[in-house]
Amino acid sequence: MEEGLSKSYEPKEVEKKWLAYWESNETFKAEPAKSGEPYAIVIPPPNVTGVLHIGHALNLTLQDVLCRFQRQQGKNVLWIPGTDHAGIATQNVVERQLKVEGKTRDDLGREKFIERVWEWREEKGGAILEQVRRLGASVDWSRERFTMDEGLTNAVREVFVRLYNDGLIYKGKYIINWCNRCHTALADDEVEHAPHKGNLWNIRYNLADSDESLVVATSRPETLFGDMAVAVHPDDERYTKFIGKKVKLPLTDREIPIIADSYVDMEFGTACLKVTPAHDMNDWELGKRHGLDVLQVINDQGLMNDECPKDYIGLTKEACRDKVVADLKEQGLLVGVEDLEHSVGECYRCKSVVEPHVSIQWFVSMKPLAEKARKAVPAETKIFPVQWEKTYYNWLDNIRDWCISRQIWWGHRIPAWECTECGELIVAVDTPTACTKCSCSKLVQESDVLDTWFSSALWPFSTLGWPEQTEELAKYYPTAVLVTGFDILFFWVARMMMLGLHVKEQVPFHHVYLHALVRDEHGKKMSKSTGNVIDPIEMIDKYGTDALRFTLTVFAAMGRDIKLSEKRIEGYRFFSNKIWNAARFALMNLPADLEYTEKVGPSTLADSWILCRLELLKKETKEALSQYRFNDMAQGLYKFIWNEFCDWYLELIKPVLYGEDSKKEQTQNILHRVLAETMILLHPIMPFITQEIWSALPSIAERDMAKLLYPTERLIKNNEKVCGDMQYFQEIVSAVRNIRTELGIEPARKLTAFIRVTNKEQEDILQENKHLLINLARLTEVSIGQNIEAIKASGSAVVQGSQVFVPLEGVINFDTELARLEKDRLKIEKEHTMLSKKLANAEFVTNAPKQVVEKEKEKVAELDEKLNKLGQLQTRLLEAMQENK
RNA sequence: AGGCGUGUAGCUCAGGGGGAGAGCGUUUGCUUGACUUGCAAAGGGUCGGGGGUUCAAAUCCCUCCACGCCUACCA
Repeated sequence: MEEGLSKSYEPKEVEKKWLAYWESNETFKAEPAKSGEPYAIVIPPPNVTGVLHIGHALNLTLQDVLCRFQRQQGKNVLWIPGTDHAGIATQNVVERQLKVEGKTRDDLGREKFIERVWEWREEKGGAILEQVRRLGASVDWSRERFTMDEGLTNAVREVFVRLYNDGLIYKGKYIINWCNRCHTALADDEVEHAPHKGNLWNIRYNLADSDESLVVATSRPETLFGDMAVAVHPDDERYTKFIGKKVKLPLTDREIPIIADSYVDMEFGTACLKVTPAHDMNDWELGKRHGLDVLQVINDQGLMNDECPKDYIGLTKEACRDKVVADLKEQGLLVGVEDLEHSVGECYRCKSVVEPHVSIQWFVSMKPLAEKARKAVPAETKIFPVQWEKTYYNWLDNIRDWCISRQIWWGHRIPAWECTECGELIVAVDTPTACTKCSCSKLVQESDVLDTWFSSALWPFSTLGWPEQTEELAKYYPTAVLVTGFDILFFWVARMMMLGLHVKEQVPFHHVYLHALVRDEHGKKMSKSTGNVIDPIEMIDKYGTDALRFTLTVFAAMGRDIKLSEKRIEGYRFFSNKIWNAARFALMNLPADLEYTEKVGPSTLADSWILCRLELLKKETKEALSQYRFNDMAQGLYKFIWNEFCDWYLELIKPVLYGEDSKKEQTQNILHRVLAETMILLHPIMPFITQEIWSALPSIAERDMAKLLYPTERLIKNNEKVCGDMQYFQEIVSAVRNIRTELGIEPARKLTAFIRVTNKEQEDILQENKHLLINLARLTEVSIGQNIEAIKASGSAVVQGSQVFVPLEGVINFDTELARLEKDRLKIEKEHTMLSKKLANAEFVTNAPKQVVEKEKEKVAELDEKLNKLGQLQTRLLEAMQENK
């Protein structure tokens, strides 16, 4: 660093260096035995198969901002990293690999296949963690977990057995969503609905004992063979006479009853509904209500089974549909066909059409668990932003039992065994050796595995060592906050709440922060197929991690999606560079042997002012983060650094730093303080650049920024006066700059200014900072006083009552200047009229709070004065024009 | 169909009962001893339409229009 910082910020080497530093020093290793209020976050475990996408980047950045900030607050922070085994997704990856070798999983057999998945996971799985690392996530790598590691597997078994013994897990025949391709059951929320174009066929069902008939409308004629009834609405007068009679099922000899149920929509189709309990969710419910049998006609491969007439057996459901339609037509039973656009369930993994399917599955009874989870919000767990509470309640209130078994191989195998001798079902944590009932050893384990979300639901306590009573568990559970996308509020968050409350009898986290989805710049969801993904690693390579992190943070406003484009990230790279150069400037002007001390106070208005602003920034940053207002935090820092520290403060102190004034040492001290503390405030969002700058600062005791505490708050004397004075000064500078550019005065031209101030205070401010005014407004000389004579041929302005004159004898364009003043005057006049009207309104004066009325009065007086003075300036200008003619 | 949400400058958005804001973009000017990834200045908005509450509405309420998401889905 001795040779100074490079001219522009080069993130690559800096990031590499500090990542290595933090890792080798184990900076982020949590120590449960140490003091400090616990603050724990568990990472939403990304899939082992995954690559980091921009949504992860947002998710991780926000968590990291919180963790780094909370360490600064003196909390004992633990952030646990890990990955999810992602049942179907991972199995698919390995199956695809096998396919290349011309094999299927059945060729290998279950055991070998699972070995193969583990091999894959050791080799290639978890590459995402390396990407998490590059994002700068301050996780405790020594505590990395995987949802299938030994400890978590124990936890899964333990919870399963407990729930079973509590009567909350049962095995049952049920209609579930079945994916023919993945060969597994899917939970309701693993099914995505998409609009499909189809047909609505009207089919005539003849009555068994008369010549009358009913016309039934269906979009799935192939399920006809499974029909167990025809339903009509009880109030539908067209059909009441048929209720209780029977119809002959077309293409078969079977007779089925006509039943009445108010589920039937009298407006839709023919208002006659064929009821197929085995192949439709609603029909299943309907069938249960009316005691209908369940007849499956499609098997789990999507083929027609032997319950169908023999011509149809073995056909695919699609081929069967065609044949049924053709045969009905031939028999004259097809009344009509209409186009129908309806939504059809698709597998969220492979997008194939989901088939409702009856089978034996394992379920968790949700009602008792949901009740507790509902009550805990918001009393014990608060959701941010609060509007998601409603969605959460709504889901819990309408919850259905959770189908947790999956017919795949990769996952936690259900800890249940059946005795082939006596049929006894044994559910146990440890693999049983003998039947508990008949003592034989012929036990066969349940072949299904658990839904991936089952293990995820235990994540907050299983990662802390449960069921062992670890000190981590004692210290960090319940965790502080869960940060995740709202899209998995049901999949994951609600289930963690339920299981946490049931198993640990405590909520898993005190806060839930649901962040937005990252979309592309047009608001579209990013997806590989659309080709609009922004790859975070590519962005890191191009612009640096800090720029990416800052962008994500500044856009993370509550309750709105983020529309992101590369241009924005590039824009915040400019911010990195600005910070870098500000620091570079500071370091060039701070002696390497500077003895920094807290005791040095401000010596100039600029010093006092920047300290005031810094105090405000500290307060606002803390306040923003306590409410998860990440964007406010980031924006506050941006404005302070760019618009206050760089644009004004650094410019204001240049003369002091370049000179040999007695104030120089004081100012250097203040500069050091402001820069150092600003870096600490920014560090949670931009850890790398701040750390690099920090380590270059003179007189620094602790090199590792991540170990620093938040700067203490200081009381600044007269802070309102200081800010007011500074604002006055800034407005004067701006007024002169404005005159120069608006009148098109060439930059080389030397200008002087005369300022007629209204009082001693204004005079003092300007006198004390006269040389700064000359510098910033690019003047050669300025005269300040309460009795300054007006100068006619000049550009002029009114600032808080002070009149500014910039003499422009010979170069002034009177018309331009006159127009400029007029524009200003009109604006003020408009405001003045509005305010006067308001004050003339008696109701306003009596009803509005006193302070408001007072404020308005003051304002109108100010405007009055300004109007007056602007008028004077115009008059003088007109006089000068006359004289010049 | 129900629920939630959004509509503010050309774009992306913040704000939210009493003076319309930011960033980017645009225009103009600038080798001002950190930064052209920069500096200075400017232009730009009946805060979606209508109605109501209020002394006062971009902000609260109602309604309409447009858009988005979620949940449930009609055979």
